[in-house]
Amino acid sequence: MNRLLLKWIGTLLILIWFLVTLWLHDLATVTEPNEFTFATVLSSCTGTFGFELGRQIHSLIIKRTLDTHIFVGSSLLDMYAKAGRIHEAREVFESLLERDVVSCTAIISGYAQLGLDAEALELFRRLNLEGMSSNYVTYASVLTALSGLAALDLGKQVHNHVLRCKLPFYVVLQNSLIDMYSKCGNLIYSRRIFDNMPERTVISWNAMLVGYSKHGMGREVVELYKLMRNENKIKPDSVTLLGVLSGCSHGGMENVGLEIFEEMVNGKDGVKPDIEHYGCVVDLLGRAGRVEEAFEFIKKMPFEPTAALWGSLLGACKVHSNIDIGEFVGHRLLEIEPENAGNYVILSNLYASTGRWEDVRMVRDLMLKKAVKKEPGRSWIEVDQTLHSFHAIDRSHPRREEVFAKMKELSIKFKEAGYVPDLSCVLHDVDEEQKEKILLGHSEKLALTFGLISTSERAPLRVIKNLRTCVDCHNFAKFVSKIYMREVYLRDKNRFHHISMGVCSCGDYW
DNA sequence: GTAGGGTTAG
Repeated sequence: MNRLLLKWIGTLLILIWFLVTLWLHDLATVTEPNEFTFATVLSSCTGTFGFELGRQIHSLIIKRTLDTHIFVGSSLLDMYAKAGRIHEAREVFESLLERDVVSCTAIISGYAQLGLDAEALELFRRLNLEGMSSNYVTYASVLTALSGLAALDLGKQVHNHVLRCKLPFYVVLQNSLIDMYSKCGNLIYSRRIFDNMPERTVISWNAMLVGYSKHGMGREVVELYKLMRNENKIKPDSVTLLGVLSGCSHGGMENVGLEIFEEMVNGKDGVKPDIEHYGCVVDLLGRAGRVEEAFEFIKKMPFEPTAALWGSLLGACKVHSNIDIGEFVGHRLLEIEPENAGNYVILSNLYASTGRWEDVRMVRDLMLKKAVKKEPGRSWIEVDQTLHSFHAIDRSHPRREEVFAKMKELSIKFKEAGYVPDLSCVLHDVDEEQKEKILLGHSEKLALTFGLISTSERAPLRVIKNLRTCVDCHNFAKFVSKIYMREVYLRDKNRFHHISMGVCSCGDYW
């Protein structure tokens, strides 16, 4: 309710401001608003309502044939990109009569911010060939795309390049480099950059804290946060506390996390907790096995629980096999977020783990009835600066025959060492043998296997998955690390799993 | 960021 009100007020303010700007320009020039006026106004058209306004302005611009001006063009395409209308943004970009570094950066960052990282990278390459120039903003956007792809080698290339060019606003680039290295699984590099920064912003601290958090390094998160408080130069913000709290949760520091939250409530950190911080507490309690407490906590919160928040409690119910609360929460989730396939999967797995096969079938039927589409699972691995992407039961990779042959070998070898396929990870109604086949075809297993046959012995394997990884693949990765003496870095949708000698940094809770 | 593009986010 409040949010809606705020949105309306925001739109109203933009409108008023637009009119005032027009009026002021009329006074100043005694003629019409010029292209700069439109550019300024367009850049404030964000959010749903802003987008509608932006579209109105677009048609106004077309009527006045002002859209040929580069400033208007870049703000226009940025407005579309920020509204998630990347095709419209691209259309505007392609129709520009001239291009400069800002308009090129705007379209690249548009793709990157929507998570279309491969498209962003490809466009950057193409525009480079066509002779575009780049500056620090361009590289920051490219680094965002590389972080998303976990393209470590390419990221290093960009790093070398920006060092050679001695670009201005290096702190911004260093922030993106910290983030890039951490998302590519190389925290040592992140920390090295962080330690050598002559100056830091709150984003530098946040990027480093979030890096530790995603890697499950709770102690480092708390230590770094203490350092930040002791230095007392940069004030923590809402993102800082999110990083710290989720870091405590991922890193097994439940009690420290709860203390810090308590301090937030008492106003010590100068950041008031909002719904997402409450979400972290649910996660903290859930992880510690305090599922009932987490449930009570949600009931007493000063916020309406979001789907993400229920989802986190459902995850805890699954791990700690709390069927009573899990069932309640699961059905609640299916009500408020019926389109999210993940919810059906976790609820079904919860039923499966307690042997309630009738209910498993019920959930699966519900899923079919509502025609919920599961985002196809995809994993990739970087070998020799090339990203190799795999879909489940992939038949498209040029070395697929080798991959499948190796997979068969691994399956036999791992079973001898104690690997038991977790068939509850398969939702399809097929026989056991078929289930095992589906399970072995999971994309992260294909990527891991490809990594094993295409990298040198003992080289670490860095695999990225677009969804949350399943219990069985997690287990499979443990066997890879143990039997082949490989460090495995598995980055899933939420966080990192650093698996070494059969033990994962996540402590099997994710 | 000086009329347009940027870095952190359960």
